[in-house]
Amino acid sequence: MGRRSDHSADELRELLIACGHALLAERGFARFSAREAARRAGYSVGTIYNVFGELDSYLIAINSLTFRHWSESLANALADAPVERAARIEVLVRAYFAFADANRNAWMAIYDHRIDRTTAISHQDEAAREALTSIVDHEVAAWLGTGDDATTQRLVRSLIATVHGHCALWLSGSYALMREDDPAGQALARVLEILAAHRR
Amino acid sequence: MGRRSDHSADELRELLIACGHALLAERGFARFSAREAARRAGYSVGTIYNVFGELDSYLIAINSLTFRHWSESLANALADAPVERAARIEVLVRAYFAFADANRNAWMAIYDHRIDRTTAISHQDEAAREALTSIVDHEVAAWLGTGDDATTQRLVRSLIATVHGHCALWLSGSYALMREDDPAGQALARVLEILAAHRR
DNA sequence: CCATTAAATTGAACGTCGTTCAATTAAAAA
DNA sequence: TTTTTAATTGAACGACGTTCAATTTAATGG
Repeated sequence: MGRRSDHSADELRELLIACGHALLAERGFARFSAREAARRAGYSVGTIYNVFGELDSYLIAINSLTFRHWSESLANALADAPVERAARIEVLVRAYFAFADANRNAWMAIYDHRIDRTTAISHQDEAAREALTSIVDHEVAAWLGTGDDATTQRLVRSLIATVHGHCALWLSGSYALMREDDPAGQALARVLEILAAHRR
Repeated sequence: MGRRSDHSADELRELLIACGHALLAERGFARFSAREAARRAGYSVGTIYNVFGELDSYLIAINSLTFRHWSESLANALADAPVERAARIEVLVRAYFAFADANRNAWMAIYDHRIDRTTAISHQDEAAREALTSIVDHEVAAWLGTGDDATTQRLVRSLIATVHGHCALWLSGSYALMREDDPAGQALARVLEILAAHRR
């Protein structure tokens, strides 16, 4: 034992999330193991249940970390992007795919983990998930020249679903089976067609 | 034992698939158990490995049955649909969502099961999966007034990905979290916008 | 009809998993 | 220093996927 003074409660929580995230990225959701994650953190299984209560909460915390990395990745890409609007939309879609591609297991795990509606999601984690949407909100609102209103947000969700569909089928191998070699390009083309229909 | 003369090899195969499909629909992918499926068929675990070789092959067979039901469902909906093209596209998208909604666990399991690229997929099963695409191919080609050529097929895959994204986020609960109550309507709107951009 | 061969079916065995919780250990308080 | 509080452990349980020697049934040959 003896780790008790090595980490504060918060540190321990973050350590477990970091180790779990690394394991998830390495093995994928189907072969993830809480036991192994705890082992790598230098603790035993029970500690995970002490800290997170139930396994679902642990997985939510891990996936929320992926969301944070993802948002960060999109924000960085946009920071370096040109000011021209269509170009920024392209940067956004490409960055979306690039992150998913570079973090396949972690990205897919977000959708592999089905959350029971009874399982609570912390404020911070909810915010981490919504940050991504608001990045897109902002960019699309700028493109449309409208405010960031309810109508725009509804369209944004639909655009995200559009891109998500291409990305998910691609990484799951289904799209490959359909012999498409530029799914990001296809997603982008659809997004631009949709946006054109909504301009003005 | 004693079941040996109750079923031929083919009958046994189909019995196991039927029981497995029912169990999958009932429990969902995460809580599916080959042991339990065999139990319900009146056989023991080993039989599944005799018949299918590996668990992945069994799951592929089960999911292919879902694909067959799904295609059937779409074909039936189209058979009753009006001849007007836009109306038929709507019927198609709505039927897509309706099937997924009515068979949530089975539908999601199609995408939950990640197939190793080494795992072989039988001709029949492959055909069952492609049948769905060709139904959409046919309808979209009719809408566009083009032939069922390579360009159309590429667009069709992209349209399927678009609808898939809406449906997947909806059923996984992500879209609900985003407070959209008519995801099928949104998907349909996007499909029509995309098709309009591609019309002549 | 019986003896032999071939094939199908079983289920115990193994390692791993999620989950629980009494026992243990360390830190904090008295 | 002793007592109290809190954190950490890991054995125990049932279930899982997977394997495979043993068993049971069907098919074959005389």
